[in-house]
Amino acid sequence: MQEQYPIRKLFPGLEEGLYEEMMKHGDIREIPAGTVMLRKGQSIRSTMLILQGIVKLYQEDEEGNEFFMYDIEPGEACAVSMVCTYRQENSQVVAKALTDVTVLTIPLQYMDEWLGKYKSWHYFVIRTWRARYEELLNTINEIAFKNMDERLEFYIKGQVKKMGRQIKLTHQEIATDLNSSREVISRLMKKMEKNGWVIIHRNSFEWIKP
Amino acid sequence: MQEQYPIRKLFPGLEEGLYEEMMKHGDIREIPAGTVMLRKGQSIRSTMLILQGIVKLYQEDEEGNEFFMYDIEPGEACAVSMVCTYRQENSQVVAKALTDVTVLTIPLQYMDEWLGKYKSWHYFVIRTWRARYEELLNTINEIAFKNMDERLEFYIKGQVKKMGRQIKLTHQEIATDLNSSREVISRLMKKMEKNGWVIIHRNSFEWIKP
DNA sequence: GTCTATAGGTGATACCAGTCACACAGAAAA
DNA sequence: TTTTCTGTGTGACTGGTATCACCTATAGAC
Repeated sequence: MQEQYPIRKLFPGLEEGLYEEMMKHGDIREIPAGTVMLRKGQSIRSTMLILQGIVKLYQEDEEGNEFFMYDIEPGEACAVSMVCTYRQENSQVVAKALTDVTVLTIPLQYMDEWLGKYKSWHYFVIRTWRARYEELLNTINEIAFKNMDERLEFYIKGQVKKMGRQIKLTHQEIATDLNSSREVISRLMKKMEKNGWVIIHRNSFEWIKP
Repeated sequence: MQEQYPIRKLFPGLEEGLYEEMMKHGDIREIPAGTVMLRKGQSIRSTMLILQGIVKLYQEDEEGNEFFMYDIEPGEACAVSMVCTYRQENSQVVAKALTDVTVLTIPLQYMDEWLGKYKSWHYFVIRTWRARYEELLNTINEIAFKNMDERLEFYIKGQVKKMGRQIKLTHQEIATDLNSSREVISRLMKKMEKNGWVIIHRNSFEWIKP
């Protein structure tokens, strides 16, 4: 691996030997925006660390409805791809490249070998699982206890945090992520605009509310 | 620790030295039914492995509404209690002893030490996180895509799997777990009874449908 | 500038689920 | 037995959100 990505900054706190192994054995892959990186039920033979771009994880049901779970960003890893025991998956998780994405792919054998050699790797793996678990916990909180308007606000705030206040999403895209319908999102957005929380443009909007 | 619990059978596949350390350093605790074992926001200083009984995990929102996540059974561990990095928790998770429970408590220092010494311990920890992650995934699937009748059926089937076909739960308790209301559950149960899926008694019911 | 495709707006309606009110039933206590 | 308590059954109503129908606005192509 060429030293072109700042993996020490992206994944801080790992052991020096581990960085070297990552660079030696890791495989850099460029993935164009829109690619489905992980299909539901697919068995995984490697671990992916994100170097660049954003990967979106969502669930899909039998009828093709989607439900947004969370995004993975540079410096994070795909928990779902960190398999340690083989199991026939029936989890309906799909990972899709939201932008052009660069990943560092770690073959399963090293993933395993490093567990014995590098304590920091171990912590990294657990930290990843834990972080994802907590994201799901939050998600459950939202859909179990909150109404659509609160969920929409939560969703937009999440986007703002990652993409800035200028969000390029259509109402239809948001509706898909929240497993709602365009009309509902349109109405709620309009209401938010009336409250001065947001300015709506075509294809995008700007979040004002702090 | 006295050799009175079959930890080798409950937690199979671990290293012999690890079993010995678990018995040496682990602390057995008996917890009466109904005890709240883990309150939301509580910081955790030990890991709990379940030896006996059932622990229920649920979320709680600001207004005191509950939402059932999953049960932990003998041979499993409480993922939430497996902290490795200290972080101020705001996860609203509550763990409650559903029956009288016996746990093996592992002080955090060993939890950490064993990671370096025993590969099987490492796998156990990751397996635990992964399993819980998947339970949450299923839960999201249910609430995101399904109606109350389907969710109720899913819930009951989960109970049947753990407790057998004779379920001792009131409609109110089910409603609380699903964050619904008693009347709704009563109506749906009645419909299921008409379909011959279930026989309703007072305080309990019997699940017929396979 | 006009056309066309796509995004967004809005009323009408339907439906599921939550809430209120109250009746009833069975078990336990008096 | 009678009372009381708790669990269940059910009609009426309400509110949130999904769906349908159709309209308007805007960007980009022609």
